[in-house]
Amino acid sequence: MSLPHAILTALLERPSSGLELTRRFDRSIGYFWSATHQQIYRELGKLETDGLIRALPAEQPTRGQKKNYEVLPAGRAELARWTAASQDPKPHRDPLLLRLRAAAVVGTAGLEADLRRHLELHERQLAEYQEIEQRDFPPGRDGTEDRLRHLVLRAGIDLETFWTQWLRRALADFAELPDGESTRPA
Amino acid sequence: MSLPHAILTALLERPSSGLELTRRFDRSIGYFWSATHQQIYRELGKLETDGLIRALPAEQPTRGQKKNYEVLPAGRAELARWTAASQDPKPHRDPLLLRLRAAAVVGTAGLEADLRRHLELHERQLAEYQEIEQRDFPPGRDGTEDRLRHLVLRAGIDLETFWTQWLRRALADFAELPDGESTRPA
DNA sequence: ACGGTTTATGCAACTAGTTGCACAAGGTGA
DNA sequence: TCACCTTGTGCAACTAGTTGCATAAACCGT
Repeated sequence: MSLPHAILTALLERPSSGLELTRRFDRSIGYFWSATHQQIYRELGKLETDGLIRALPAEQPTRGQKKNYEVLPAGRAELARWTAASQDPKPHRDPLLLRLRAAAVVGTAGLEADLRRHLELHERQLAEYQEIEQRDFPPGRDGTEDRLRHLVLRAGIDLETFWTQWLRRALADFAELPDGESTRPA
Repeated sequence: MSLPHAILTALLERPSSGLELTRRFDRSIGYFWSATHQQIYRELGKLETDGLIRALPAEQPTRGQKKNYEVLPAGRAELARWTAASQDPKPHRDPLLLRLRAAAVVGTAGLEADLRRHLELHERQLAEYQEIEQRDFPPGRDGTEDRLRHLVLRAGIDLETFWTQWLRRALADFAELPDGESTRPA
């Protein structure tokens, strides 16, 4: 149940409208907590009725009904509570690893191309993170907030590094396999 | 939509009853695709009505109604199709990274203890994987199935290695932070 | 001034996964 | 032998997230 807290965090960083939030979830926040605009609008509604956020009065009252939300004290308190509360790590679910395991019994046909595609996607993501690191975290700055945000970015970088390396190893292994068809033909 | 395929894979490796499957999902398969017994029973029912698996006739007809399932040709075909089909990687969702980002605005109070706990959990998991590697994948063996399964295990090992290292770095960073309370008091 | 695109907000239905409980059979100890 | 525990199976309700559509205003070219 993290979506409301992701939204509270985003709104504390900067009050935003639903659409702005959606955009921010496509970038920075979405790197470790993705959400669609429908989820966001629904959750904004809930958070508002729960009294954790409120819509800022618009400057132009009627023109395009964009609403900017800000976090209320109760919302900040709830976020602090949630952040400090102990949480168990959820078990992973990775379809790609599952497919590899399935390939061990039904054959590897077709899988290699997709591994290659995933490798490309992860390489692109890694490059993007590294750009952000160079742009936003030049050596020297070390406020507490920067430190924490940099730490989160490092997790992203290291994870993508893991995936690119693992996928390269997998592809190298595939190349040595006796044959791309089926290990146990039906 | 991977649960049915996880079950098909497991049943191809060895025909099992619902409870046996549940146990296997707690160990090897569950390392990258977890499922509860309720999910498994429900899915077994679906797979049977869809004609992808069937219950093996029991030796003792009435005694305790345990049912062993095996995969039918249609099931194997479906699994092969799914394994070969291209799939986009799903966006991650990681509450721990989210909490770190939240901590950048509401303060790090309470988080450190949970980071330590997570570190311990990941260390334990890593040790477990390494044991399995030593036990099941001694140097030398290299059938196709072994190679693929070893690859999957390596992913688990490398991921846990990443987490332990990252968490250690995070804790080291926390130790240097000006103060554990709040970076921006409300 | 009209038709098409973009921006912004939102509902409803669906899918996947989780939680909580129910029930029956068989074994175990007092 | 009866209360209790464990094993095995399963339903129902709930929560979280996704997909597909609906609506309306603003902007933009012709």
